Amino acid sequence: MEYNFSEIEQKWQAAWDKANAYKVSNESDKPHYYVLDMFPYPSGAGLHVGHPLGYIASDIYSRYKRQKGFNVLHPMGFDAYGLPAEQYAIQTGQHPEVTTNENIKRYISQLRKIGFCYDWSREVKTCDPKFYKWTQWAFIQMFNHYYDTAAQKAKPISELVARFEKEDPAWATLTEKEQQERLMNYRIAYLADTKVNWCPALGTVLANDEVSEGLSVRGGYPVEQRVMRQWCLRVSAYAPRLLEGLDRVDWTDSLKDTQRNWIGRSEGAEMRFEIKGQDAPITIFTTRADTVFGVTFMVLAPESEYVERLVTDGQRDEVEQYLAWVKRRTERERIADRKVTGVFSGSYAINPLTNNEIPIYISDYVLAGYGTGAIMAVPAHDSRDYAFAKHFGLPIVPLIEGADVSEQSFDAKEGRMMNSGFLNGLEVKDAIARMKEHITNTGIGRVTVNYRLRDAIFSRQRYWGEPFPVYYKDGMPYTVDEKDLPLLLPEVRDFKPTADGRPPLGNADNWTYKGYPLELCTMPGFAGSSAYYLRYMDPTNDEALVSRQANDYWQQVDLYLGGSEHATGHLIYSRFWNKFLYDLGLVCKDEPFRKLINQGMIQGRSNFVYRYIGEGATGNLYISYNLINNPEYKDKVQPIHVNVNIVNNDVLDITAFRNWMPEFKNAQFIFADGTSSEIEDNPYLGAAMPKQYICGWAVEKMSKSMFNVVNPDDVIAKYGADTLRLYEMFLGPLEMSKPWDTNGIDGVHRFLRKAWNMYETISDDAPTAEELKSLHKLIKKVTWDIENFSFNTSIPAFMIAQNELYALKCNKRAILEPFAVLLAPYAPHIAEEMYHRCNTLPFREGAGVGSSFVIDAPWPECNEAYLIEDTQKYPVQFNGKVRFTLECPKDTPREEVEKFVLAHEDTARYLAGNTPKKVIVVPGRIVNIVM
RNA sequence: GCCGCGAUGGUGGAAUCGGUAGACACGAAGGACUUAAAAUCCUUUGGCCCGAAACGGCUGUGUGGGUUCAAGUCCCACUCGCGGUACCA
Repeated sequence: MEYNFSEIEQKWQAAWDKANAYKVSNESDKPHYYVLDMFPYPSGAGLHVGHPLGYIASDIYSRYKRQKGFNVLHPMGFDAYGLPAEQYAIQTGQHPEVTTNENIKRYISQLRKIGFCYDWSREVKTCDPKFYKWTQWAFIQMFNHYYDTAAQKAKPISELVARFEKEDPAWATLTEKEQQERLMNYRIAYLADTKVNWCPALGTVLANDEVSEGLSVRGGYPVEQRVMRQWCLRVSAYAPRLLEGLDRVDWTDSLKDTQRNWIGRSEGAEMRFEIKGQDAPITIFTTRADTVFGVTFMVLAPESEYVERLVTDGQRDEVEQYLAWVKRRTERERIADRKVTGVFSGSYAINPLTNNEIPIYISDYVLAGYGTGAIMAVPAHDSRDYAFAKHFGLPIVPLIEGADVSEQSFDAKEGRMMNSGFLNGLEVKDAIARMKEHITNTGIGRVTVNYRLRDAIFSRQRYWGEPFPVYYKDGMPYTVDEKDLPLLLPEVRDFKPTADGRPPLGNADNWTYKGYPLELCTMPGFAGSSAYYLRYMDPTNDEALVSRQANDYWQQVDLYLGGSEHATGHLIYSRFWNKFLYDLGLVCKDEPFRKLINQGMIQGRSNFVYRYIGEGATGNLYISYNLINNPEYKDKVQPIHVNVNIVNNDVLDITAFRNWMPEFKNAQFIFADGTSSEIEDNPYLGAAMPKQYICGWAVEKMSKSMFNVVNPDDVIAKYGADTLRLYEMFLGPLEMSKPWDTNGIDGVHRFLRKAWNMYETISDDAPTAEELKSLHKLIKKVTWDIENFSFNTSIPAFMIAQNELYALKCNKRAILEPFAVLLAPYAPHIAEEMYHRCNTLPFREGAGVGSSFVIDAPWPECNEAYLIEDTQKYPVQFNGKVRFTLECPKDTPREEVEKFVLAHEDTARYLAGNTPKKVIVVPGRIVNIVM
């Protein structure tokens, strides 16, 4: 019986569709479970084999949960706004919506072929007005709320207005514009002049997580700092809760650590330093209050508000020159070139403890956005201050006994204090506490907590995004009435910025509301992805983002799968967004994702041919990989990427290679055997037998330019979706990054084919103990694997069980039916067909095990585990005194065990001194002692 | 620099609670079937040594120490690789 995978897969995919097997209802008596994949951005290149890794894992888990009797929500959608579609639009004039929809169509067809159990009736896409209505709606709520830090909760801005009216007599005297300006300092979505990452090549600002090493994450273009008036979200207000919430979610420690670092809580103190000759002090933030006695100068960020006040006339020219130079530098230059720069302001501060006059400098190593934008410098115990002090010849006062600061600073927070007045002799930790007490009591400062996390910049000067529901009157923003949502993205004549440099929406006709101009920026990519998981719960609701009823049923995402690259972007923003909605009483859980797993990235595995470039090279000769280190070729070959799709198990298809590109048309080879003749005479037939050219390989990023992109459609055409699914899991642990290496796929395919052959004729005979043992081992293993997301180790377990059953020639329904049920989450199509072959019941479309929706075949329980734990107890005497009970495999001869114990005197003596509860023995070695 | 993760045969990887390291698969070698090839099946496959035989010995999980009757697994120090982050005071 032939394993015709494409016939089987098409048959069942059609049957599941027809039966609506994966449609999920919000009304069910079953327990609920919500499994979510991070939805993809539909790029023009389509899916490659790396994308479905996480989807397959979540699909296995979803199917398993269904079989276990859960009502499982497992949806899919598209993060449809994004830069590539817009860049493409600028180049071609093609509307991004058109390309996006084409790409989505292609993605869906690719995903369907893999046999996922998504409820497609719940599909969302972020560029759909029915969807972005709720993105705009949430923005309006953020505009109309402020964060009450005392209550640690978002509250309506009207409450703040009422408080101002009541408590501040000046409020009533303000004009409306002045009132609005004041409220802007409190709104959760607010407009502000902020230093932003401006990317000239993309013509837009970017959030901190969209920039890496001074380059844009998308495209890798240089980014510079600019001050612009932008929409921002007050994410920083939620920093304490974002941090605290991490203790209540089931995420990996590494991801939690990444978020904790990004949020960057640090406990310290704010201190005031008086300025010589001025009334007002300046405030700094420090985590090392213990080092105040070593403060020998102070430094301001170039953008600090203090700069203007502290620059003396004598220094003004020099300072202005420096500020202009800092402003010109790009972010990239600043990172690349870390030399010490700075300028003296002319003013002096007074060290509050030593009463020394200390100079105040301005330098770009101090950041305006963190703390107060000003620092006290302790060169002896901070490497940055140290470098600065050395450069400008400033005094360095060591404060910790034994610290040698002649060559470098001593940054560690350990040791005993000296040169520090009342702190002398204290350990650093105690000194910090003591000094905090001191500054609080004397009023020099106060204990505070600082966060690194900054507000999210929410404006993008682009076309392809959600329009802000905002119009401007008298220069102040007002939100569009909720009844007028969604505010549709307008058509534009040109996707590029306007001639006078305004964002692309400036090209739209009548972009006004009630006669007032509308906002020209659009929202960033993370806007639409911040609450999409809620929309799946209730995707067609026109009255609300999600009804409270639907939210109460599904609660939150139970299992979220996606890449760790979203740790400091999407996963922060959506937690913030969710907490905001929670404050408004719209959702019942303040954390959106209960358990989160990061699947690793699938890297490419590139193949190379080696062009001979030594003496007499024609440029047409290629050396087999196994020969390139031979003396005659060593260092005389040049590796060239070759399309992995014309290489099989590292053996090049030379005909395909010659046809691949014109430059290889006349390629000649030195084959693995060291000769150049392409055929070997066949002694039997005299027929042509092609010889082997071996390619080299390397692990690289999967990309077009490396010719190492493998398309899942091709794999499915060759091996079927079930093989693809199994193989992706077989490749290695889910969380680990690994290269896509097709070399092992035959083994997995062979397993399915062999398994398939067991189902040719089904017998009703009672299973033997041996057969049951195989099955029970498998049940135990696969259950453990799925519940622990250890999918890769299930495939070998299936192979072992299958080999055992194959050897026993087992064709019994009692074994093969549960086997199919176990296999169904991994390989649903073949399992469905296997299951129906076992089943004598009348065939019902879509009602089987692969659909795992109508539970005809519940997950098998393993009640006869004794068949696996096949052990026996032996009483053993040692020296006639100490008596043990040893547990060992049933077939271990008694003499063997006793001989063993006596032969291991150390162990025996150990056992004599400790009385173990249980000792498990195998011939030759003790394997387990339970105390 | 800091934080996190990892290192096991020719390759991908297994060993789930400290208990027979190398499961399973690929590749390779040999064999059966075949006019031949493909497909399929069987055998061998970490290294070294002894041997007529082995259910024989030694060695072995990046390096060096340690804890333990027992360490791939725990502890300390280090090397290399990967990911994140970076003047965060």
